[in-house]
Amino acid sequence: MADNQKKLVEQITSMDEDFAKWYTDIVKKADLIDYSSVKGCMIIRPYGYAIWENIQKILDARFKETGVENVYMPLFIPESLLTKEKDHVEGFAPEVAWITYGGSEKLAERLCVRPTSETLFCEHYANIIKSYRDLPKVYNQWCSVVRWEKTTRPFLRSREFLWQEGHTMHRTAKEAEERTVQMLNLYADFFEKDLAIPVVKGQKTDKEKFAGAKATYTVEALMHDGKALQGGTSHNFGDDFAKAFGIQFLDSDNTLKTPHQTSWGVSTRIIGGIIMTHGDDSGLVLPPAVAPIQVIVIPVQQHKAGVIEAATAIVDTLKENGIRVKMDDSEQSPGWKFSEYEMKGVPLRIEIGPRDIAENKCVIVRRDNREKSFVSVDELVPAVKDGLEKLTAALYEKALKNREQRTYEAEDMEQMKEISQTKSGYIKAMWCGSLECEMKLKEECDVTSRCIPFGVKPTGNRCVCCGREAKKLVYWGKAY
RNA sequence: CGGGGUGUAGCGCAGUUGGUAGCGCGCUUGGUUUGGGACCAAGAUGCCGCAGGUUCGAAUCCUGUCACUCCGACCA
Repeated sequence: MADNQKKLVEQITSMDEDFAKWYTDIVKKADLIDYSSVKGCMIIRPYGYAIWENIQKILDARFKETGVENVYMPLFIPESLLTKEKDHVEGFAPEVAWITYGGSEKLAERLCVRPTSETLFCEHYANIIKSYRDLPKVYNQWCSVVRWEKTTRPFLRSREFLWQEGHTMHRTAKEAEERTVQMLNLYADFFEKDLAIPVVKGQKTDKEKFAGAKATYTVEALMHDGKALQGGTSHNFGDDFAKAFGIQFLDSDNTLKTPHQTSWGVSTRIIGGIIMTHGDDSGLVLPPAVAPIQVIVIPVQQHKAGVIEAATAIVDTLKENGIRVKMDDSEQSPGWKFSEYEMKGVPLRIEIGPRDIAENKCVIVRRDNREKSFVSVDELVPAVKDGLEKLTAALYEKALKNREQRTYEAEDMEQMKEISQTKSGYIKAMWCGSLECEMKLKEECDVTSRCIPFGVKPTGNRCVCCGREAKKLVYWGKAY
């Protein structure tokens, strides 16, 4: 036992000792990724990709319920197109990758590899939107984008990453705003119900908002170590892009009008969020909704008569009931398998051996707390479904508790400095709305504004920084 | 982009004053095992990150370069 414990400890770094190291250990040891020979680009391995596929499946279905249609836009954007909207190009220019040669011939105009596709969608929309009857357009694409980041980390910041980007055009400003909020709420619901990650919904300050957007809404999650992660964003562009790209439609009153635009997206970064929210010192812990394997069945003393048959029967029963289940009847020892699937974050484990078979039972073990329950094979399906639900709820509660314990309040700069230096988490503080104060907080307290939360009551009426009148409450913190 | 660390077998590492590479785990084969990372025996695996240079001789010294990683700066 002592030796086993030792080996377990050697497997990965303790998360409270070195969270960054723990994280990189997990992504490798749980077989999520491998590094490639190009800096900042990662190979997403089958187990990691399967998580993304599940995320896609759930989100895509939810999108389509709201009228979203999927499309595919080109990978390349001509420079002249990228530079049409001033704020946008200024925001992205420093991190775009350029194509300058086609074969051995130098291109007349260089092409950038899309860092995001607003400009491509706009060009296309200009061609297909003529009448109010062509609106709204609610398109989305699943693709990869490239941003030439200097510092990279698996899932959290890579040079190429997978995401979805929705781009919509609306007849009125009101309708665009409604869509922006609708998608924000959709993301929030997905995070909380499916990923078991509590989020703060709110608006980004001007400094933090998307390049070219009028307003950026965000769902913010707090990681185990108290650093914030932006989970998903929904932007209202107003009609600035539409004007820059000359998109106009003839309205029912026979006047030419400019449509209003939104965009919204989540990326493979949320896999990083899942790891850092739910993981522990034994490895990954996956929320059942996106876990590639929800139940791992481990036969014990599998060479003995009837064991494999009993395990196979369990697998078949669960499969018939829509559970993603796998049996591991490899030659490894049971103990090895226990550790392996804990590392991979499989929510439930079922052990079945001669002792259980004699009593028509099996053992169900929960990944999060290792709680064992002995269940009659006849009650297996409800027990597994119940176990998965309870685990999801427990993950959510644990993450929420972490966030609550790590949410602080500051009234003045002294408190702000004290908290930011000694704690890690959200700091609630009032803000006057000036860029100067935002910059000063960054400079002196090393915190940035995460969001102006919706539905959270003000903690005072004076700016934490300058002391002037303040109406906005801001969550401040350090972000990934 | 600045500062630190690391590149040697699939993984983790050792390699002394320069003399042509080793350990543990894993892998293969056979056998015994199996309820928390089993054991015995026999094997296989190396462009010492890459490119130059110094030298009779380089994993080792020098220069450059690439990648990973951490801390900043920048950035969704």
